[in-house]
Amino acid sequence: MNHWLFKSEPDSWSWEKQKAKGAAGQEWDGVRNYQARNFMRTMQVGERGFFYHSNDGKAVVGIVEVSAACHPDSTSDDPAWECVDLRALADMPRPVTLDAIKAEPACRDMVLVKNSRLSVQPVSRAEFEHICRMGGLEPASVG
DNA sequence: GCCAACGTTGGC
DNA sequence: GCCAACGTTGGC
Repeated sequence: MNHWLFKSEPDSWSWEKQKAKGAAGQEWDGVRNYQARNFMRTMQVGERGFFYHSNDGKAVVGIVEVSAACHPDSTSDDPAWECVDLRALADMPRPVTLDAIKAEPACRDMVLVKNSRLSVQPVSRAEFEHICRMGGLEPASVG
């Protein structure tokens, strides 16, 4: 079971919108980066990840679950672009800000910190659990 | 709004 | 296959 982080600008696709989709989930479309796509290709249904607000927000705001495996991105004519579907699973009781993550030695090596531009990225189990706790979630309840 | 970091494109 | 030019992302 791998863990992930999905970035979105709240102006274009917010956590509120994601939650509004409910159990039906939503295609994580629009990714036009090979590294990010390659990570999505390896994802399995049921894997969990963070929903991160970039730019305006800069915080992990919720937990999502992969609800459909990688498939062609319906918003692209180019078959090279694929994506998974995600559904909202839980709110972060307290959003975990980028500042807080950067200040945390256990999160020093996160891709979020080291390569701020990658929009879909892996998160280690230890990092996942750590950030859950920082946000007021028991990892076992969402991991 | 600026700009550093990074990815992609295209000429050679 | 190299690399300069360009476009985009996202933190600040």
